[in-house]
Amino acid sequence: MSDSPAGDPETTRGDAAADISDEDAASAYRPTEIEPYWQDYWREHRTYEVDDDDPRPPYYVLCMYPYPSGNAHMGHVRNYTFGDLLTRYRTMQGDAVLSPMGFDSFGLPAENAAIKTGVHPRPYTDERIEMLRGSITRIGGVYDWRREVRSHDPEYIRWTQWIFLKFLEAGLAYRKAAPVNWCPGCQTVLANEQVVDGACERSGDLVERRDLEQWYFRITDYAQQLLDDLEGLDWPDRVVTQQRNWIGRSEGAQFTMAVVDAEGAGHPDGLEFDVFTTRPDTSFGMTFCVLAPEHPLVPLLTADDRREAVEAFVEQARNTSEIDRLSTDRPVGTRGCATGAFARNPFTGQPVPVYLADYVLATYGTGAVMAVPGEDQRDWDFATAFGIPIVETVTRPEGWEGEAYAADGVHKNSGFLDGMDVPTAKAAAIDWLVEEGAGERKVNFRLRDWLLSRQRFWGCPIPVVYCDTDGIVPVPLDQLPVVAPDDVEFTPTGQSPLLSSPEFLHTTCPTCSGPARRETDTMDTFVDSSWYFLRFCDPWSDEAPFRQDRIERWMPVDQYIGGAEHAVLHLMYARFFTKALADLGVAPKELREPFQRLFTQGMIRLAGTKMSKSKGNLVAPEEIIDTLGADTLRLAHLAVKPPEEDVDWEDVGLEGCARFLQRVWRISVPGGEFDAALRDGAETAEDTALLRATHRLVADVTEAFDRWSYHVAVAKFMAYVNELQRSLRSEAGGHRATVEFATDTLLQLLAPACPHMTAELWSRRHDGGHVHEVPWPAADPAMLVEDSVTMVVQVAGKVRDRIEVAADADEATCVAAALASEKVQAHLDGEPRKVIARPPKLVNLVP
RNA sequence: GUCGGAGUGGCGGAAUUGGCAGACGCGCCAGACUAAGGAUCUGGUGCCCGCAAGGGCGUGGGGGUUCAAGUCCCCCCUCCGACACCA
Repeated sequence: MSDSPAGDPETTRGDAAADISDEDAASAYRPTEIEPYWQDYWREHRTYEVDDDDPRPPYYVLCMYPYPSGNAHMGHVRNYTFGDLLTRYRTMQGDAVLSPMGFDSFGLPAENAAIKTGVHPRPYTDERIEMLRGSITRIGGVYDWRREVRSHDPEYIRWTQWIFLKFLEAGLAYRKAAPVNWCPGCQTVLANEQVVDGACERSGDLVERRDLEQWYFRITDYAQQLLDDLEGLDWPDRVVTQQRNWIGRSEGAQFTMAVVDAEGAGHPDGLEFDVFTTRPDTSFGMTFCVLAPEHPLVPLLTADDRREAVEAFVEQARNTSEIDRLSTDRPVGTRGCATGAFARNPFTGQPVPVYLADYVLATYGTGAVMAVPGEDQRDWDFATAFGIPIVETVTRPEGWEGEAYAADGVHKNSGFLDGMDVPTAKAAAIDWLVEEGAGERKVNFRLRDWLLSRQRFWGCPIPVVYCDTDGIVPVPLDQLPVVAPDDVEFTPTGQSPLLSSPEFLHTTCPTCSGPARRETDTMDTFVDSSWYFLRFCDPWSDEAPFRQDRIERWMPVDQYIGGAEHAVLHLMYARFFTKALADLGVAPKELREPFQRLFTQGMIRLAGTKMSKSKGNLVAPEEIIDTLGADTLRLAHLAVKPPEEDVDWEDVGLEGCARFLQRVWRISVPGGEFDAALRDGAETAEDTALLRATHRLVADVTEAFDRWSYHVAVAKFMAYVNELQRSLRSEAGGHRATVEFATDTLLQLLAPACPHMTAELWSRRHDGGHVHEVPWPAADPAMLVEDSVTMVVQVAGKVRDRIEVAADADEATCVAAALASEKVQAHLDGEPRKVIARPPKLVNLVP
């Protein structure tokens, strides 16, 4: 290893190394000198590139590809440390590990920068990709860079557009006019998933409602599958629950209500509307019903003497912001309005008044509900405010003092349902509706179709044209990709900047060759990230987005790693894409889920708040890498906390980890402080103990890595090194073969976590060998069994003594040893009344 | 409000099945080396009483099961997260 830079005394020293200047220069640990060497080595030797015909078992590790924001921040470091550890660990275990990296390179930050500076987003983005790639490399992350994917690459755009056209052809992409969420800050529409508490998930601006025609993906076709297939996933409960809530399945009945007058006579125009309910069993208690203010029937059924009030109310609802409409604090009396119309309850045949209320959502169910104040608290409040009668249909338990009663009970005042419990009555009510032809069993989902168009420039163009003759015409596949031009006006106008490029806008219709206009909206960037993990399997494919056999080889992703903030965004969309692509025959039919195991790591906080560029409270990873080195930084991230938990930067113990690595270095570097004292010959008991401890470490670390208890693994390492050091210093220790085995094993186990220093040390110890190419060690089970153990002796459950006994000691021996103890006898007044023995670990004597 | 998750020294946390609570690290204290120490090394460090030996208490609070509870059961408190007019 003559070309290792750490052996070169001419190289400038890092700050951290300055203090060990009294030691031999060649034997000092100088992370800043060895790390770049090994990073170059892994790249040049293609150590972590993996081919599709690799005979080893495939294993796909993936960290969510990052938005290229420039140099890596601590969140990236944490994320990629876990991913990189897994890549190296599984490789040492003999797998062909696919570990690709790419960049989610479309999006608003680059476009906002363009608005500010006038620089086109493309060079801005490319520059930041290079910065981030450099950072990731300096962390020590290793990837198969041949497979790199960038959302804004024309080749990638081509296939994103190709998939969109497939979806369009299959009816999974469609255009419709609907009320949509508009973010005034981002100057674009948003998907439902991107609105949190009435505000834009990105910018925090309150969203406005606009009626616009937009592009949608029919994700609701997959609602049931998206719900059902959550079962088989090895994902955090939190994320699964969030998806389940978001999909929001509810079972019930839908039935038709005829509009009538107060006497029950039908409406001259035969008006009727449907209502959805999860409690059809309570229908006999319906004393009114409620339409959403946006319900199309409102102007038609409103009585003349109520028209003015209704119009005013509808106007008020329109002008109330989403956030206010969702607020539960507003008095119920101001939230509704009588229409003067009536509708017939099919169960009783009686007319009930029709109201409007702003809490009934036009977008859920049928936009109309039946109201049963006796069994629904909201309806109770509304009825009380508007003086509407309340009928109880479920018998309350003894001593019940609440208002609306939502739990199980025996039905009353409910005609043919009387005497039934709630589940029975539900089924009976639905059966009756079906028999009468008045309604049906119905399942509703909260999930809405995915609004994908964005009025922005820096995204994937939607590949369709509008022709006066032929309408919406897809761009032919051989004309893809449709790439955004350079001559655009970025200043936000509320319309896509692409409109400002006449060259882009005006085109000819692929069908009739007449003049046509291009779609100027781009796709949500979540479209790009919904299939990138598939492209990684076959980034070279040029006849399809990917070839099926490559997908079959690598997919699904064995371990996906990223932030939990994508629970209902990326992680839902990617599942939808995978299922849709499989059903369209683009991906293998059997591929139902993209990510088998998901790990969501915690956030990094500083002084209690999230670290972010906008808060200006970043701790730059680069500064730490430039002083203490990447291995120390990685180890500190692993050690600080369980990986899934949020981390306060203050708790990250860099010093302890730096000290630990220095210690490992001194123990294992050839010519280090203990070398001279090593002896050959027979093993002592001390040596055997070290050998046992080493096997124990192999078992413990392997298990900790497998359960992602990295902080525990680091603790085991530290405890072991303390033990090793103690053994080396002791008179009886220092047997050469044992120590060499111990040290080599330590370096192997540490290699996934601290790749640079272990590579350097291994290379020096083994004549240029490579620790990451050595198979992962296995513990000898025989060495894990101790021949003597410390037995705990309790008196009345309190520990009174500890006695060494043989590991195979029987009950009689253990009890005899326990009774022989003076300390035990001092607490024992005569013979014990009861003896519980768990040989050889414990004896409990009860006086 | 509903549903999850959690609560262990000064701090982060460990304890896989009910069986030695506090591994390991940080911090702190003492010592060694030293011209010096914000380097390195060694030892100590849950709380209370005690010179010590030793003893008592101790995993958010209260009750219970058990020879034995951080771990299991019931009630309560606090914190975090998700959902929150979805009919």
